[in-house]
Order: sequence, then structure tokens, then C-alpha cells
Amino acid sequence: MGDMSTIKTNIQASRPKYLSPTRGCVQLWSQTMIPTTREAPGDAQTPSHIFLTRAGYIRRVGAGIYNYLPLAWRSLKKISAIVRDEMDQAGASEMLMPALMPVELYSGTKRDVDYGDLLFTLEDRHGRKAALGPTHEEVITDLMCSSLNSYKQFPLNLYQIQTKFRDEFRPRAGLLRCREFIMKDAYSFHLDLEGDAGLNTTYDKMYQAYTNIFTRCGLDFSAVEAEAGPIGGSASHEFMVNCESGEDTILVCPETGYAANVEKAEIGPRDWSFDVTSDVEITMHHTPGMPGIEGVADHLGVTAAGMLKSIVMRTTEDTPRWVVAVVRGDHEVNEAKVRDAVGTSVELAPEAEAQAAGFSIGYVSPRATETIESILVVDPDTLHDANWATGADEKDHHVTGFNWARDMSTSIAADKVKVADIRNAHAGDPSPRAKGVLLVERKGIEVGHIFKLGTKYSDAMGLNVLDKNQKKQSVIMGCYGIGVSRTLSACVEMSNDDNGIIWPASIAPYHAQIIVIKPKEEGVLEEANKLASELAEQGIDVLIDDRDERPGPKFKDADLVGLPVRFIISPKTIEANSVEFKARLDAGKAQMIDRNDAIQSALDSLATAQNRRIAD
RNA sequence: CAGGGUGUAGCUCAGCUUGGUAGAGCGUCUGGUUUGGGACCAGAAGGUCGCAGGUUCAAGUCCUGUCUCCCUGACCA
Repeated sequence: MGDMSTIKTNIQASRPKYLSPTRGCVQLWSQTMIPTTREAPGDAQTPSHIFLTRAGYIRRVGAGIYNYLPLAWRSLKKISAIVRDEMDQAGASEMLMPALMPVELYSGTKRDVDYGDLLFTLEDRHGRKAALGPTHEEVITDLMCSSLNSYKQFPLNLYQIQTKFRDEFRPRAGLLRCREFIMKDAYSFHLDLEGDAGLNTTYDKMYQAYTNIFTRCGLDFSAVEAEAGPIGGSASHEFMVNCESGEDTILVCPETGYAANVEKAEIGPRDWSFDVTSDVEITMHHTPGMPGIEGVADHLGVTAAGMLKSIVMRTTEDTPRWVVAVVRGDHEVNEAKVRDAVGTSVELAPEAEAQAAGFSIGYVSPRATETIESILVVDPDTLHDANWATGADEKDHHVTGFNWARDMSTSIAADKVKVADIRNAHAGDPSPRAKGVLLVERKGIEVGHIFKLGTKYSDAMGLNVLDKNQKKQSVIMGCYGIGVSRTLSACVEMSNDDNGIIWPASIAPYHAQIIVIKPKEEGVLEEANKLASELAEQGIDVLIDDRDERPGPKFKDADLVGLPVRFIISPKTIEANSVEFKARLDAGKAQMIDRNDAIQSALDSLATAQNRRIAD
């Protein structure tokens, strides 16, 4: 007896995490709800939407609102279990906040305005306004105001897994963008940035926890730098499932692994010089009603890449200063990069005020800064050529043959110009981390986002405590989100073939499917149950397709549902003391294997299914 | 929100131009024949044609309004 339990404990200790730590579950197809369909609904476009619907995981209730049927719910529970496990290990505590909340909570941070129509609001019978939570910064900060009162309580990291509501402008692609969705959101609280109790330590722990979570989910993903918030630096990372059909674009350095969202990606050093000479004379052209780059380029017979685009911005200081940002005509100015170059936050200048200051909006050139007091910021790509087309600083006029050295000698000499990376990066730009290496573009689906919030919410809502020196300090916060339901669909989006879904072992609703051929014949169903029981003993969840159907539809449905391993039991296999076996990953038909090898084949195959994407 | 499309049986769709008894395939149910990659035969159930109003002897079809859902755009887990 004692020996038995010791052995059992050892087996379980060595059992991979994608298997059930206890006995696996065994369920009959005929006794659950798996409404597969031959045809996709007309409104489904993306693979995850089509297959999750066809394979009987989800059904649409309204725009961006879905039923999670038993299969989907099993997968979602498995994802949630992984999330909980890793969050708990990283020192976070789970709790649950309400989805319904008084709207006044949001007016404190002005997010009722910032969020705008994205916030679902409703009225109760007394005419009081309420909101359905899109995230919970306000609720938890409010809670902390009354519960957090000593520096000794830090650091603190709380999370929940809960349904969120966002009145999206356009819900789409099944579970990928919903109005009601399941999210894990965590919030951490600190008094310092550095040190064991500091935000940065917790942030790094969350980064590692997220890496563990998505690895355990069997996803091919990248952690990428995202646009930083109020703190600056690399204070924000997005976790992207790599997938061609993703709507986010990221840029990757193939050499160093540096990866960033396009809006954030830095561009490596580029050669530049103001002293490029040219014989071409500067010439004025009449270009009536052509403020846009494309029209003018056409009219002047140049390409957009041969033009300079000068965007008038201003700082958001108390006494704003003008900023003229110059990039090549085919590039886009990146506001955050201009902010970093200027050293203070900037915004696009309101047209009327810029006009009043003397800027001919739509026809501005770098030369405007010679007469109007302003900061000139220039992208290096505008500085290795000498013959530019650009605005003439006069309504309805452009010039060709502009030459920095010749036509702006005073400003340049006076060192009034800043040369900096101020444009959006593109594939083919130099990597910021490795010399001579070019950035490569990839598509992804954002499933997680970690963020250093700083004191934005604590300041807005008065969350502060006394520190060791009895000084009042604003609490520093971080927040960490995972789209649980989106993770499910992102996985399908990433991993499918013409016949259906291909799950990794860890988040498949069941690990294995047993197809029973001729279940009504004597002993067949019994043999299936016996095999299922043996598999369950190993922590494998089993779905037995016991329906009295012909084999064809059962095979098709099995492909659709996409469980990693499949057994087929029939009078034939029983007679031969064998069983048919097929991994979902393998092409072709099932192979006859010895009945005694069944369990080992399943275990091996599950390991392959789980690890293949990570190996890639 | 802007632009484009859509709504007829549980699902996929035809019928609308040219108004006249509500259709097909799949699925479901019954009986029979079948049983290894979405079988066959016979039968059955199932729709106030998104909703409201109008034109007409007569509207799924024409007109007006309204709603739904989908696709393309800025935002986001």
C-alpha cells in the first residue's frame, strides 16, 4: 500500500504539465454538446472563426458576443489554469471584482471621457448611471485607497480572470475582437521603481510569467517592445502570437531577436550629412490646391521619396514652442519619437493657430524655421541627397531643387537643427541592435500586454501612503493583461489546416479522441472505455466518439475538433489485439499499432504536439 | 462613426429584374437497405420571407422608414 502510493507520487511528479495532474476525464460525445457543421456560417471569414464555429466550440449570440460551448469552455479553463498557476508562482493573488460599477468611478480619471463610446453604460431603476467594466484600474485603485495604508504592504500584485465589456466600434473575426470577452488583468502596487519591492522587479517577474504562460499554451509568440506610457523607456511589452493573418505588425532584428511594434521600433544608425552639393537650382512651381504629397509629386514629376514632408507640431508645455518635423515624403512622422528628440511631449499643431503663426500649412518646408522661431527636427533619410522637392512656404506653391547646405546655410551653421530618428520604421530599415542587419516585418495577434503605469491612477484618485520617513508618497502601479478568450482563437488562427484545428496538448479540450466504429457491436464500446480508462490513468483527457454514425463523418469531425491524438477502435482492431492510432499533426490515415503500445504512443505524440512550435 | 454589403426553414443559399399557392441542398425525425474519409431509397416535421408603414384586387418581390449582422478604416486583450 505504502509502496503503491510512493510510486504514484513519483509518476505524477514526472508527469508533463500539459497532462492532468490527477486522473484525466473521460466523456462521451453523445452526452455532451458538440454541434459540428459541414458548412461555415456566411459571416465567418477568418480561420479561427470558421473552425471554432464549424467544430462546435462557439456560437454567435450577437455582434461580438458568443456562447462558449463545452469544448471551448474546457480549453478556456485550461488556459485559465495555466495563467493562475504562473501568476500565483510569480507572487500574485487572485481576487474578483464586479463587472458592474458606478460610472462615477470613471469620472475621477476622466476615462469616462477618454474611453468614450467604448464604455458600456446603463442606468438602474433609480436613474443612477452604471458601467460595465472594460478594465479595472479604477475599481482596484479605489479599493486600495481604503485598504492600502502602510509602506509595509508593498509590493502587492492582485489579479482576476473575468468577463470584460467594451463597446467596440467594430467587433470582428469571431473571438478575436469581442464586445464581451474573458481577460486576466493584474495590478501591482509599489513605492519604488527599483529594488525587491519595486515596480521594475514585479514587471520583470510578470514578463517571465507571461513568457511561461504562452510557452505552456504551446504558442509561437514574440515579446515585443510597445509604445511606452508616461514613464518612458521600454516600459511596455506586448506578447504577440506569430501568425500571418494577425492584424498587428512587428519588426524583428533577425540577428539579435530585438522585436518591437511598428509604432515603437527604433531604426539603427544611418549615415547623413548636410553637405551634399547639387547644381540644380531651386525653382518655384505653382501647385494650386495640392497640399498632399502624392498629388504634388505627380504634378512635379518626382516620386514621394524625392520629397520632404514637413509636419508642424508644438510642444504641450505651458508656453508651447513650435516644432517642425521633417521626414521623406514616403515616410510617416512618429509622434513619440519626436517627443523623445525634443525632450518634451508634442502634439500636432492645430491648423488655424499654425497658420496664424505664419506657417503655410500644406506647403511648409524646413525653411519656415528660418523666419518662425521653432525647433527643427530632421530624419537622417532626408540628408543624403541634395535635390529635394518640398513646400515653398507660400500657399499653392512648391519648390524643386532644394538643397540643405545651400538653401538653409544659416540655420544649419547656427546648429539650430536636431537630426534624429523620428519616423515609423519599416521592413528593410537598419536594425538598432546589430550593424549591417536589416529589420524584418512579421504579423501577430496581441494576446498579452504588460505596462508600467506609474502614478497616473494613484494621482488621479489620491492613492498614497506614508513611507518609512513619514512622507506621503503616490503609489506606483503596473498593470498586466492577458486576453484569455483571444488566446484561444489566436491559437487556432496560428495552427490549423484545411480540415480543421490542430491543438497543442496543453489547451486542447481533450488530449485524445477515441473513435468507435460500429459501437453497437458486442464488446466494442467496452474496449473503448477500457482504453479510455488506461489513458485517463496517465492524466490524459479522453473524448469517446460513441455516436452510431458511419466512419466518414466521425473522421471528418475528429479532424475539425483537432485533438492531438486519435485512436480508432472497431471489431477489426479488437480481433487483431491492436488499435489504430493517428496524431492530428500527421497526414494520411491511421496506423495499426499493438494494443500494448497504445498508451506510450499517445504520450509520445502529445509531447510532439506540445513542443513543435516552440522548437520552430 | 463613415463607406460598401446583407437579412427567406436549425445551417448554406435560390426566388426579387418582370407582384399571382414558399423553394433546393445539408441537418433533424420515421421505416428500410447499408457501414473505414461527410452512403442510398421511401416518407415526415420545420418558414407570419428582420420589423413597421405604404402602393396594389394581390407584396418575399415595388416604395418609405427602422433595426440586425458582415466587410473596409482610427482603437485595443
